Amino acid sequence: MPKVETFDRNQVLLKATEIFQKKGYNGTSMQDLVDVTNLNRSSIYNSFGCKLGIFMEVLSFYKNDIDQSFEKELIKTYNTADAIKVIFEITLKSILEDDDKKGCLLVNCTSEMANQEPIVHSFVEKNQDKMIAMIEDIINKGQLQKIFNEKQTASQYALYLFTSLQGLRMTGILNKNEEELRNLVNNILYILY
Amino acid sequence: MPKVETFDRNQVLLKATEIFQKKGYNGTSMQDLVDVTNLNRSSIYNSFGCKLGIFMEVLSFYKNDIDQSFEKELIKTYNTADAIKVIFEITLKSILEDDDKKGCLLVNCTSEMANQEPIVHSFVEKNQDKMIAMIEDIINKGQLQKIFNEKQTASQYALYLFTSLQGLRMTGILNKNEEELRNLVNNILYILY
DNA sequence: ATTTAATTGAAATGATCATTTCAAAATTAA
DNA sequence: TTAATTTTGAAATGATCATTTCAATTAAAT
Repeated sequence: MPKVETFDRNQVLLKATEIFQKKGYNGTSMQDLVDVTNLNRSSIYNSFGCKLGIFMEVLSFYKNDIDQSFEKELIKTYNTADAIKVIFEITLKSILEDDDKKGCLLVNCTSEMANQEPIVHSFVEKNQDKMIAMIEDIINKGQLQKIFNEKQTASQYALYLFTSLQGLRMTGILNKNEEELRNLVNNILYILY
Repeated sequence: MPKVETFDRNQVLLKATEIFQKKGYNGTSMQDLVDVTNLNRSSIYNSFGCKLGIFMEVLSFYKNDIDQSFEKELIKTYNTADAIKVIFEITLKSILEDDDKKGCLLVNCTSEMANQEPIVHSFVEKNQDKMIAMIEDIINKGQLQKIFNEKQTASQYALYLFTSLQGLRMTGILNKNEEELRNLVNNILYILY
């Protein structure tokens, strides 16, 4: 019976994520992927189909990674104010660790490919909707608890915060000044109280 | 004596801008540029040097266009509150007109190339600094006139507003709902009053 | 041990990439 | 008109692109 997949799929996806995040989709060649994954060219095609195939798996992998880190930190939070802060804290940490200015893969591919590849378009659109819905839930709870004001609906605040997160990721590509970025986050959250 | 340049350089740069904005730097080929500019391949190399050469001219062209539309609208404004609103209004208009979800060339190339091409890195960095300085000037005047509060320095508000602009451009790629985006802008500006 | 089917390596495919080359055509000042 | 010089067209360059091919190798199940 068949030989089974020997390589560590997660390890391969991690390496592929790094190179796609660094060079972008169009800037990354199959040769780049062969080099960084230490996988045979045939094995890549065998396991992922085509370049867009491995990219879509990378997108899911990257998104799951973010979801997990959110989940892990959010269950530790005692109130909704902390929950929102944690989301920005994770983003800030990710920015400060991003030494080679790669930026966020989801933001990058939204700007590079959303208008070119329908499958990427629907992926990032769905992902954005989920993210906004998650924030809206938190705001909703916070408003019920009178922690956040009700001048705007939870939905409106969610769009505002999601937009701020994307802005933060863009600004954070070139600006790694922690003090400035922390103050920026405080200013973003000011409207909620 | 020499034959002079016959083609309309601005027209060529406009066409080149459109294709770079739509497909990105790595997604645009010299053949694409030949096709959209109706210029000979040799003429492109003769006039712009190389692909990165024409791209850098496109960046300047695009940036000048934005600067001019800002200048044109800003001289009409009577107070600093309007000045800030005008900046967001121009951005909003640009988003709503962007039917094919190209996004902003400066945002796109920050995410695609700032970490790969030093010359692009320094261009967008300088451009960001100037934009933030311009916003800071407006905030400064507004604070002196007691139109904006002084809970944060003009510099801190400028970074916040610039980040919000970038976030708005990212959100505006997939979300073209004018009502939602207008409310979003109002929320962004809330902190100033 | 033999069968079975996937993995692997390495080479080949043919398209497309950015860039160069160069002779012919075009244009302008003298 | 002639001389000067650039634009133009079209082909060639050689590298790199994504993808395919296929024989050899590998590993599990019988």
